[in-house]
Amino acid sequence: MTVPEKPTLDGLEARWANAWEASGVYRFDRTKPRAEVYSIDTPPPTVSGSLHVGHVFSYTHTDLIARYQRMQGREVFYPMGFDDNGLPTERRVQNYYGVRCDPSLPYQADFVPPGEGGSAKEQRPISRRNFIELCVRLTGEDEKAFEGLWRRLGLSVDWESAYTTIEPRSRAAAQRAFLRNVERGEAYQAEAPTLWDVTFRTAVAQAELEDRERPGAYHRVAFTSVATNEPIHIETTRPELLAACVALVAHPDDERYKPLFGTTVRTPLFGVEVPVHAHPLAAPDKGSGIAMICTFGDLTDVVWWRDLALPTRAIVGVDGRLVVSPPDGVDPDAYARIAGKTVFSAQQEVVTMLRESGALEGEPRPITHPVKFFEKGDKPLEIVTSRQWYIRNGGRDAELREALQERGRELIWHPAYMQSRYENWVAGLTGDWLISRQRFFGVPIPVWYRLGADGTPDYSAPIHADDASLPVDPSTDSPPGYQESQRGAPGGFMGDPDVMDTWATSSLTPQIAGGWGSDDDLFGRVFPMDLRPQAHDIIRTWLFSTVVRSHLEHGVVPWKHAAISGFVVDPDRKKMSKSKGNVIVPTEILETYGADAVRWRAASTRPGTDTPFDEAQMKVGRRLAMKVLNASKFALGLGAAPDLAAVTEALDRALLAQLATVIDQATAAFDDYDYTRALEATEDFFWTFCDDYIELVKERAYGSRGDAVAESAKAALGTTLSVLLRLFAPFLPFVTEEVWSWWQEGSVHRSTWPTRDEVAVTGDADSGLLAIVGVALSQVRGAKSNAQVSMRTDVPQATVRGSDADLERLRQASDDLAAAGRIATLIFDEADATELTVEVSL
RNA sequence: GGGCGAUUAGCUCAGUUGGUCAGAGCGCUCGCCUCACACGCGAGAGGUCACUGGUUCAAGUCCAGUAUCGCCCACCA
Repeated sequence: MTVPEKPTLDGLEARWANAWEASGVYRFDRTKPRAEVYSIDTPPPTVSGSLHVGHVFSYTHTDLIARYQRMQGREVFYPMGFDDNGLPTERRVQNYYGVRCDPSLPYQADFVPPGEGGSAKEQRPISRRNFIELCVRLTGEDEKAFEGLWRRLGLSVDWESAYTTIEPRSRAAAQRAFLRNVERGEAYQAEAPTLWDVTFRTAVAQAELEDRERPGAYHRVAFTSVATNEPIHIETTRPELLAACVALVAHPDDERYKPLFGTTVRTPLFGVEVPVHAHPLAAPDKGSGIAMICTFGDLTDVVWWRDLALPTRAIVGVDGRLVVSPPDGVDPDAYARIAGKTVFSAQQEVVTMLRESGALEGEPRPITHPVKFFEKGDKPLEIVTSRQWYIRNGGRDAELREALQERGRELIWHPAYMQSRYENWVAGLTGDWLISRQRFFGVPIPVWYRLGADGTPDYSAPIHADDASLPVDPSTDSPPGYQESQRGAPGGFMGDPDVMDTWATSSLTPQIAGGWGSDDDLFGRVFPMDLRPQAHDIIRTWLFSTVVRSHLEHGVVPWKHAAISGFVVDPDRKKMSKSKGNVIVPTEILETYGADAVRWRAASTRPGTDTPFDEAQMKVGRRLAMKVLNASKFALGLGAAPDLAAVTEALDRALLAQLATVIDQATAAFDDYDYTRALEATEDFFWTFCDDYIELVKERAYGSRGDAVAESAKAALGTTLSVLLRLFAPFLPFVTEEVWSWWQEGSVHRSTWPTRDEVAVTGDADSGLLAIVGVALSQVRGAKSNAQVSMRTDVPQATVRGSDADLERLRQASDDLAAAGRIATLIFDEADATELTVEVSL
């Protein structure tokens, strides 16, 4: 046994992180059968810059469970992934290196990016391959930094199982799953109105939307009845779409407009004759009660357009500008004034034109209204018609929807109420999952299209990649049965130019990490997984999409448990975000307080609950870690050594009886994924152990009253220390490992989780005794505190009063109490008093 | 508008089936260099448990309603 003279927290992280890596203590043993495995579908963090304290907290929560399960004897499959494909990386690469992707350019082997570190003002166009190389380079650097932070934090992941979502096996898994979806009819392509981000020039999915409050204005515009020449006023916030108007619509019961249903009106400025329809979605109390339907101003327009079978008169292009030539029937001279303009400029021009023509009634009334944005975008979404791939998710199919709801019910949610988020989301789906993206750094859609003799592609029968060839890139690989020379040639082929949404890959993390299709032996040992840990904001995206893929591919729910973490919010309870500038970076915090302290703080946050960041709390965690170090050193210095048979004294037996309860509580709490409660139970006991028990028995342990009673104290100290270190091990992996190494073999993290049998002394034990003695001791301390004297001041005499029952119990520890209080004469007053008091003469 | 959650000491939060449940930590005050720890120890002060009704012998604890806050979703002419 080697106990340091002056134990310190400094340097523990580096030392033990290295030792764990060297010994492979967290390495997954893949020979274990499924029943002995506990598998975790770790969230792969998005690699786009840096992590914040919220990440640190939620990943700690997962690690707590992993460590507990490992100590319970389960072989823990705990991989780490990095989500590096997708838009965040592209955007970061564009800014970091000052480039942008232009797929029409050729590859430059010796390309050197114009800038590094985000200083470049202009973005230089480069080929897709060059662009992807830069993406891989930058994410590779970020991933190293992430791994360093995770090691520093003490995550017990098996780094040999690490994966990224852009690496070949991830691409292969994503393409394989996709092709199998296509073959079963679960994925399909369709030409349809699609939410479109004009900055990124890509389609986006329902799950990626968010509303933002934006200023706008109601414009009251006069249409003209074709039959009567009477004006009909509509109100619109998007007058620039007037040329795209295909109908007017009012509620079927709206008396004001009933006479108009079935008639036609003429649009101002552009002179198009459009019908007036009735539809229940039209709200009589909004605007003038009659609305213009454009292709397309918002999602309601899409519903009307579809339900009423209206023609299409699209004018907004993929670049967010109005298309050059007007749709059929639109007055070309009027349209010429807005052709090619941005939506913003077009609106100004149309308002001017309306004013000139007198069709604008009154002035625009400014309002603020919610507008749909791509969550990563900066401009409002437009709706553009395009050909896209979809995966069925129940949004258009009640039966599938119900099946997916049922999968959600099979999951055990922690906390349970989070299930309603899932239920709500699935119930509110309005369409299938759009997975194609018109981007570059992602998993390519693994299909090609035959070109006809005239060079036009045949989308009806895509050529699928062979399973054995995956992953493929249709933009550079040629399809089975074709030569590369036939690319783009009449009678040849073209590759699908799109990549998949990042969630189309992320939704397969259990399959990717588990080796589906590439390592079926492993997959059989880890899937379905035991745990999906994640934050509550991505239930609608990541959790749901993963359930969809698993349901479609395997017919099962992909995990048994879902443990949902809350956020770390700023002190004003605002969500942390880069744009608000309130992000707390974890590196400094870890540096200042140490990983165990930060983990302690994370563990103090109950599952699912948001918590405000409070740096002062970190000190408390650090103090706990220090206390573990010092108390252990002291206990071991007293000669602590586990030996149940030697525990004879009532107070010592009481300690172990109380400890048995703590073990039960901590175990039950962990089994229920409530790590906070497990920590509380352990910590409460630990402080009592330090402040009261050790103080009470140290004189005795020194041998002041003979060997027999000293041995009892040392045995109780040893047993308790061993149990406490293991109860704390998931929370404070560094300090507990350090102390464990002083006097035990092996790693505490592969030791067994304590059981009440370990502390079960034979015969009676009074689990409440320590608390009673603690009250008495506190009275003695109070007297000294009142007198403003040192705690080691000698007390000539003290008199204890209380109920007969309490006194009877206290007598069993009277020598320890007298020793701890430095009381020369301890008198028990036999008068049966109700309250336990100690009268101290100083 | 729908759903979920929250409202207990200055702050952050426990109070699991109604009866020592009015608690903890931080902060604050006062004291103590006690031979493990001054990165410490001890002792204190602090609350009409959001509000209004109701059930009950008994309600932070159950029921109904109100208010405020947060999150998710819907609407968004």
